[in-house]
Amino acid sequence: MTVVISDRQLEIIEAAGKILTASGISGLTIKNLAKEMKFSESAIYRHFTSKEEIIIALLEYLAQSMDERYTNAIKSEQSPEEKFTTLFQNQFSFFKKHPHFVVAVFSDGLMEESQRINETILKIMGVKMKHLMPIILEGQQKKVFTNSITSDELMHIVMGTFRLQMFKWRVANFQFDISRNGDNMILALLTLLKSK
Amino acid sequence: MTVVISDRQLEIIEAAGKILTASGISGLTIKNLAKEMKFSESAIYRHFTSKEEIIIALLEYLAQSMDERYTNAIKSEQSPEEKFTTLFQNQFSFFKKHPHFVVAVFSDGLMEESQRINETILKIMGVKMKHLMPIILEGQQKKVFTNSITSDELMHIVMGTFRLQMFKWRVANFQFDISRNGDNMILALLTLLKSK
DNA sequence: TCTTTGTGTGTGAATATTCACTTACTTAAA
DNA sequence: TTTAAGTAAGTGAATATTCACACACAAAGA
Repeated sequence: MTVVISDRQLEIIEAAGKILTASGISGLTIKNLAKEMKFSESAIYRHFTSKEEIIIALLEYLAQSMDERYTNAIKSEQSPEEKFTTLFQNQFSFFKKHPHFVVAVFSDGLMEESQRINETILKIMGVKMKHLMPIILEGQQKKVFTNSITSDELMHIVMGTFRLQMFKWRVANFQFDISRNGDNMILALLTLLKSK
Repeated sequence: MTVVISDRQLEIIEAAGKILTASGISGLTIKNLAKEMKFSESAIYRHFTSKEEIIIALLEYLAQSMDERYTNAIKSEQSPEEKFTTLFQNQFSFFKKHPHFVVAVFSDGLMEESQRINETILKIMGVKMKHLMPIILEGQQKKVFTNSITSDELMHIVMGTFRLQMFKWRVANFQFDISRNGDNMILALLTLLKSK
């Protein structure tokens, strides 16, 4: 599963991320990428065959590192509430460090460009859900999360709440502290989810 | 507040919507717009000074008609739960009839293009919240909605859940019945919001 | 009742700019 | 001497916008 990537390719991916943060999808051109890398446009094509490949590499890289982070963050001895909190805090602190990925993942401008990009973005959502679902199920089983609605519905509500938080952060140009706001969101969600 | 719009301008706005549905933001070019209108590209500029103005007119038109719809739909004798349900069913059936507006409102590709477009999209979100907030407050006051979290937090969760629903619908290319899925979502949300 | 003048709405061609990508070349290290 | 990694200078296609011009129609003056 793990895709091998050269050092140079990683540099380009990071440059792409930097551009995304600064000027969004529309700013992500080969020209800007070359400028950021401090070499010519044609040099980009020594490392990637097309722009689409760059975007996909970026997204794959994100999916992979997210998966690893989640796996390492969550300890099996934790309670469902703790796992839930850990998962989100982990994600908030990750995006705080790499705000450009917010633009990448939550941008539908990107999704239009190609079917493959579309699928890769959905894959990232899938990674998150893959880690979240067992937590919700365990919580419901142990009756610390409500069983009044299905786990899928719970998942939907949680994911939607999270995504909107990211959206607001992005619209606000990353000006507020996402960790702090995120903690509030986690608390509110947990309060609501707690079994009645 | 009401912006006056000519018949021709309205036709163009509708053509723009049609294109959005069929081919998304990237398909919304003056060329395609002219083709859809069955006249030349330059003729477009007889009715709008720029492409930006067309998009803004489209969004303003949407905001306006949404506001009217909400105002008419919600009756003061209804219970908070009924109002809540009415509001969302109203919105789902609207988007079912005009799927292209989903692309317009939930597209950040669009938001990047200009600050004014950005603001107009946020304004649409604001219209929704303007009608939703009193319902939530009333529900909390009457203790049919939970008071364990703040009304702002409730609002956030509800809006996020709704937006994700729209996102999924769009990604699925409007293939499933948004009214039916929406009803489930409303029920799940209401169950969760109900006072403990 | 002609004729002039103005206006709204269309056309086709041309504009400058941007885009992703290509080709032919150089350079330097292995 | 082969090869990886860079560059300069292009390509064609697409973009929004502007230009001079044309046609239909209406009001107003002769």
